[in-house]
Amino acid sequence: MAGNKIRNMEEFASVSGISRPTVSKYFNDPESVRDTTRTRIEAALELHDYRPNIYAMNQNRKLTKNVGIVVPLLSDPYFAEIARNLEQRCLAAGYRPTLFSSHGNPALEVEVLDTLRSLKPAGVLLAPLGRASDGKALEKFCEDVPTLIFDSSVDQIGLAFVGSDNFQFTTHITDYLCRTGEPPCFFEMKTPANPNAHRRRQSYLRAMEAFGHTPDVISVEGEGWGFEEIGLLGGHDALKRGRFSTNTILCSNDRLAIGLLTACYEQGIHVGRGDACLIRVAGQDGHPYSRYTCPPLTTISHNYDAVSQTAAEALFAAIDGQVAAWKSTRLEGKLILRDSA
Amino acid sequence: MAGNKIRNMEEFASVSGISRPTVSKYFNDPESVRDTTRTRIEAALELHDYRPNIYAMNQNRKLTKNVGIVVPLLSDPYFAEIARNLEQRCLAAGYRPTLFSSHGNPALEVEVLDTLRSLKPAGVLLAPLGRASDGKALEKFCEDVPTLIFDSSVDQIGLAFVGSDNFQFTTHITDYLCRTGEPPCFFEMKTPANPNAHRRRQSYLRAMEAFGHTPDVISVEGEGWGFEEIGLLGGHDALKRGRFSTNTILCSNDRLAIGLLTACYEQGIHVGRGDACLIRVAGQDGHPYSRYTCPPLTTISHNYDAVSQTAAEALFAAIDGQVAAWKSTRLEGKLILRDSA
DNA sequence: CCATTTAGTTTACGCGCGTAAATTATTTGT
DNA sequence: ACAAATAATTTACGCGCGTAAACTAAATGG
Repeated sequence: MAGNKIRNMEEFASVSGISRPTVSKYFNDPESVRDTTRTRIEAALELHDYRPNIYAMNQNRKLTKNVGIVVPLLSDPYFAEIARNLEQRCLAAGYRPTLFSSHGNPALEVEVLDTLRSLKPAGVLLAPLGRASDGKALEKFCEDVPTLIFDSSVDQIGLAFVGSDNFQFTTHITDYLCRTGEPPCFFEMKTPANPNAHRRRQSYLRAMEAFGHTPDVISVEGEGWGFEEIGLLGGHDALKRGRFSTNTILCSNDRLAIGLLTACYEQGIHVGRGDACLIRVAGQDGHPYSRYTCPPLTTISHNYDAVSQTAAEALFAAIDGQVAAWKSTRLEGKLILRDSA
Repeated sequence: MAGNKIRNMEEFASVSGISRPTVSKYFNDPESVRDTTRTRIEAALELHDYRPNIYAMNQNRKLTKNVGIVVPLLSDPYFAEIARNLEQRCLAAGYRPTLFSSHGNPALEVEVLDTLRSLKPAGVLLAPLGRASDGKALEKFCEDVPTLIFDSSVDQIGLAFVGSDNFQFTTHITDYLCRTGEPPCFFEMKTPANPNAHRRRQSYLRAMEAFGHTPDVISVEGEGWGFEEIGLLGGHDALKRGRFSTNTILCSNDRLAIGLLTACYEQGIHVGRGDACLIRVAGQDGHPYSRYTCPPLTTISHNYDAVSQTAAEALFAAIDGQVAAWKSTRLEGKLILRDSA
């Protein structure tokens, strides 16, 4: 940490009394050198505050220590949270994570992948936009770069897929709603950006049939990733037209539910389980803000920790050369009971 | 775009019929070569799909085209939004933005700056954690790297500061609240993470005096960046104890207000301007979710676009060598009237 | 203790590009 | 059309490190 300016690895090697190739080996993987050597290097590191030039480092390495993390929309707290989680795991495992957002834009997603390619990453954790994604581009990218797909799956590309079990999500919460009141209607976007939405609708239909109820799907208009706004406008419209056949509404995701709750509020419709309440509303995702809606939102939550841990570990294993057949891991969600349903 | 694999700039130069140094010049700044040359290079680019190796590129350049964007907490939609905005502006200006979050942790903030230093960025757009930041480390960083501070200012470090005018924010909304009902109490964190909070309290006190009212500040306990939770718990406590001396509450920021609204809901206290409402609640920031609270939150919003534009342009000007004395730009906020107050 | 394994050292080369200097070609202005 | 200005080319070097090969030193094991 003291001032002596070290200009390159050569100089640092000489002041630490170790040869440059060995020092290089140390920075590549500290565990790959003998204990005594490592100690000496780290002692010198304390004294001289040297960091290898990452550009020179990565230039000749076939594989860098970089890991790309790509999410569809960083301003969605759900993705922000999972990205944060993944970032920490990469750091803990000795990788250099870099965060990218597709900003809900398929063209930007392709650009991000292009940028990523030129970073020669050891691996990539990619949550695709979904239906809007350029499938060909994704597939080609996965061929070139070890990529683990998470959150929403697109064919059988990449090393593996890790996400939540949307069938279990919707079945479970539909079951809960049926047991505790009227069977739910299903509130969703007509043209959802995310493929998970389709699974959830399917699962709702299946569950309702299994429970002997008539399903009722309300699909509202709206493009893009402004889910709250779509839920708000669509909710207003559906409420005014009396399109909900029961007093219970299961939303395809929490952000739609947040918008719907606002619509209910603005129409003076009390939401919740109490006697004075006209309808019940539930969401899906366990969105960070779901605790703070009015009423607080009953939802089924992703297991953030487990998803990110499984995803990160699978990627790291693949980087370490452990070959494994493509597989899809879908983790169960946990029901979070609050006042809205 | 066609398949021909180009391995390096040498090869690309030969297929495009231009010398390598000139091609290098083109990639450094396309405008720096003659029109006819640029056309020929770009034609070859269409055919051969070559991208310079960024590691080799940045190794010898004194100044890269990298720009670092650092925010305290990416999972806060406010920062996510402004980061997104800045990112786009960097791309548009031909820079390569990289996003970093301090995750609300001063130690991580220092680590981020260290990482950033090794990226040799042309400039950095930094929103510091604030009071929790390691001031010395920030100052030292600003000496080494052209850094523009935004959102919350820390001394007179860096090239300049760009943010919102917190005095105007609080004065303006306090004025509005006084004119339209009872004067507001001020709801805040006792130990806020953000220095803006202090300015806002000061400004509230000053405004209340100016308007001839007695100020009433309610400072709630709570550490860290979980503002909604702090607002929720602190709100419950304050409501139960009857600590609000008027029926109007101005929150130090929107996230606290979101928590407070939930507390009000859970205690059956109707919020809003209507006759059946007991209290009014207002926030500050123009948080992306403030539209969707119940009731929708009256707030005073940052001018996201203007802040990010001013910040980005100031940084780019400095990178281009335009020297300017340190200055602080504080932009006015816009009152957004909704149902909560 | 010596043979064997393991780790470190020396030496040497190359990655892909930035960049500078000297030279040659092209564009300007009058 | 010709000189002056501008742009492109040629040539050459170096950045800081990865990495491979051949060698030497140190740890291990019986």
